[in-house]
Amino acid sequence: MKVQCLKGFRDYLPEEMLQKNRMVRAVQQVFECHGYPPLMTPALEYSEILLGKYGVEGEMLLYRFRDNGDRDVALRYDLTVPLARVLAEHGEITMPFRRYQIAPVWRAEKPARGRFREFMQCDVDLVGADTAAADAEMLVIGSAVMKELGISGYRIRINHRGILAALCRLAGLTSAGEVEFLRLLDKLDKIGADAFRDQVGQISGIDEAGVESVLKIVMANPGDSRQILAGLEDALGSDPEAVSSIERMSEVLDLVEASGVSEQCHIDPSIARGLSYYTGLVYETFLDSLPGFGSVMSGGRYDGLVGLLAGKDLPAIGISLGLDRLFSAMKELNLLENRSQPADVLVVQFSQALAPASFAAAARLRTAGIATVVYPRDAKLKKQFQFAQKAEIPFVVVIGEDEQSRGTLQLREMDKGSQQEISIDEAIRIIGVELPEGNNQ
RNA sequence: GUGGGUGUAGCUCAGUUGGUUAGAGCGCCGGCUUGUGGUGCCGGAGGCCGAGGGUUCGAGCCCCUCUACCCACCCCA
Repeated sequence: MKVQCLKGFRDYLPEEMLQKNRMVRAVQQVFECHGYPPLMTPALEYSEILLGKYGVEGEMLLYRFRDNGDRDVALRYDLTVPLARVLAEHGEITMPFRRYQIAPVWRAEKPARGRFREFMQCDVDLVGADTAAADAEMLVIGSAVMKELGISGYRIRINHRGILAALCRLAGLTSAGEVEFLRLLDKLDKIGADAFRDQVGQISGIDEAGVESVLKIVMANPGDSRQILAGLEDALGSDPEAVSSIERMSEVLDLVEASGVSEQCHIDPSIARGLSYYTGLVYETFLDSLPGFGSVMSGGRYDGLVGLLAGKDLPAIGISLGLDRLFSAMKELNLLENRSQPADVLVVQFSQALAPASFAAAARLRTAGIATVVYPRDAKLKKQFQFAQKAEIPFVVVIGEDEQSRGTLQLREMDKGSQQEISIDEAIRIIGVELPEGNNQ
């Protein structure tokens, strides 16, 4: 037997888990700060719930099997379709409905850098409002999450399905070649205009003059979202769907600007999205320093999805942060705080006879809310101090015979190298003052 | 899934045209005496050389298969 973790899956060792938990807490805090309560759904769904929602490529990536009761089940592929199922199943839910969910999803893809078969998604969705306010709220939350995570070098690229549909029409396409056309459009900045012309030219029914018009629109890069919208208006002004999409994006920009987060939000008509359920605004987020990592946070409006399960449509929009991918990116960029364990204080065990004194002190410290570990053996003090140093525990408490008889303890601050003999109450006070905000795990 | 690359100690890697008991740095453990970390010095443990098969008197090194990882394509979070 070869002992190894399943391909595409990964272990998070304690130090990494500490870092990942910090990210989860930050995301959760931002979501709740925007008025979103949590939702939890099972990892498994009936296959028929998930089938027909992700397009043919997505469907092939489902982990699907028969359970012990011979039910046809699948691991959830995202958090959006399970949300739609909940909405369809629970008629008592009132609109507008907000929820967030931070949970793993599974896709049987070929693993690569920043891409796993099991990964944590952080989703917020707002159901029941097809408005610019709802659209903008997603971008506001997305920006807030990135800020809270300490990431500044990124851009959210925003488009609208209506623009994409209009571009397809401009290129002479009906529904037939659309998927292929949009895929190439999405790759345009990677492959370049010539390769685009070349490959798009193979789609049957394509209009070459139309393709040039599309290129002109998409390649025009004024750098400013308002100017891009103006350009789209000029070029697609005769297409009613495009006009209303442009108007919507313009309203969204108003609100994003009013929220003070327009810096990283950019209209980009070349952004397409793979999942087939999107109907309106769509967006993807790329890190400036790691563009090859792919999108770390994306989503869009999906006004038709709930209807597939509920029988009647409900407008909805959401955004999803790929936490594991972002974790990998931040690790590569050295943006994660390194701390191998959560204790702020090590209480040494001076001798076996003095272990009760150490335990008593530790109990007092913990009652005061200070994360504390006691060294598990009466090893040499040198060894115990080395442990504290390696584990980056900022304080060490020593209680030997002398301290015990005087009712005091030695409090050593590791990075300063300073030490003082004081009472436990004084120690609690000092540790409370010295510890940086949020250091407690 | 397709193409290319790489698997040698916990980690990063050396290892000469195939030739005896496979190396380094870092890390780990112990020591440099008795109540205190970071540096230094000394010592130690730890490898079926990714797995299986083949060629050869002889394979870490050559060939085949498998597997894992990395890069590109593809797609995405």
